[in-house]
Amino acid sequence: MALEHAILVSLLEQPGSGYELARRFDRSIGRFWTATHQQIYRVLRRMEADGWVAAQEVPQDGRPDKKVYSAAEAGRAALAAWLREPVEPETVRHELAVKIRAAAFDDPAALVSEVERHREGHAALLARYLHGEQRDFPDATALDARQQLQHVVLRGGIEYERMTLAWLDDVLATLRRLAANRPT
Amino acid sequence: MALEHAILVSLLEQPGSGYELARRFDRSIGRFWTATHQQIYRVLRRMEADGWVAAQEVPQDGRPDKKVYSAAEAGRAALAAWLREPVEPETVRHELAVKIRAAAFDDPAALVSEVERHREGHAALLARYLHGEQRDFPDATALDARQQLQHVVLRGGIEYERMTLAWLDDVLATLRRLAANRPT
DNA sequence: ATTGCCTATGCAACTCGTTGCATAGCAGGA
DNA sequence: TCCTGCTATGCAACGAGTTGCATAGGCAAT
Repeated sequence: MALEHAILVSLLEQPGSGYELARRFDRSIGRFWTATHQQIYRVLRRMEADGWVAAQEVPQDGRPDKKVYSAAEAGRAALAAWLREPVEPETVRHELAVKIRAAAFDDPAALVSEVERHREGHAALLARYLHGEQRDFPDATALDARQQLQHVVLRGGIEYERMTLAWLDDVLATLRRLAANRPT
Repeated sequence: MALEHAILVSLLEQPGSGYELARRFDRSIGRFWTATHQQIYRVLRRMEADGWVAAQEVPQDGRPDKKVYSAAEAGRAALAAWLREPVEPETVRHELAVKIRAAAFDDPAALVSEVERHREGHAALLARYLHGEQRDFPDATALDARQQLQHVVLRGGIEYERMTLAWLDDVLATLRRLAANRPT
């Protein structure tokens, strides 16, 4: 449903092939929407059939031809219509939270290293976001509309990671406290 | 994959029928894992076949019989094994973020009411969490291990909602600033 | 009296998303 | 030289998740 729209946004920002889109979804767009190349190819074919995007074959030597897609007028209109209709609140799937509650029926100490691993991942992501912010938005007073919107989404990612790091510290303190008071 | 484990945790906390589980997933567990009754019934049947849960038919008058499930030893063991293996980082699907970036190719003002709607939803959720915290964990010094773990997960939810509210205010300010500088 | 909602389970059909594999030439390192 | 990895697309099969509908009696309100 929404993958089409994420692809449209990406193609409006910059036309590209399915492969290039897949890599963008691994990087920037993947911050708030994930997709594999399989999904992307399938949806692109459907979108082309619907006239939402236009494709142009680009022959390359030494490597396979690529189909460069760009957003068509019908796609832009579909995006505008989607913008105006309400979206449901996100459905959350937080596996780590399930594990934390599961730890009550097992040894809480067994979770510590797993939580530490997640903490490292989030710390690395925060560092990447902050670096990207420095690089792409050095002067917050000189941004056009598109950049301001990209920036506010990035700020959301940064705040999410900060919050998550603080929470994971809270979780670690709780697990360690429980492990100390439970000398198996 | 993880739905089994979420169900096991819920059944360890309290045995119940498929229907009861579905309602729990609408309430507390649904904070970090969503599931419809269809999924739950299907998975419960599989788990029963695998010996992870045991079912007992409970006849009721005036309404259909129910099957009350409880976690079996094999289920508890499977949960313990799962606790010890790493989970992948969550895959994020943030539709609102896609919309915000899409607003660059349309009228930013068209998004304001949608963002306000989301803001209200998150504010209501935060209020519910804070109320639940008051009710379930009034004295933070007198909690057993299970309650402490439930509480730390709830604190994560509270912090997430607080962060989201602050970010949505940031988004609204950005959208309004852009709308003001773009007198169509 | 009818309408609508609640308990309780389930089938069937569908879409969404993932995984494994295949092709095919080129570049770089062990 | 072989192995790995990159570009570029795609098929096939599967598993996860959603939606619509069905049954079936009870309760409460209009």
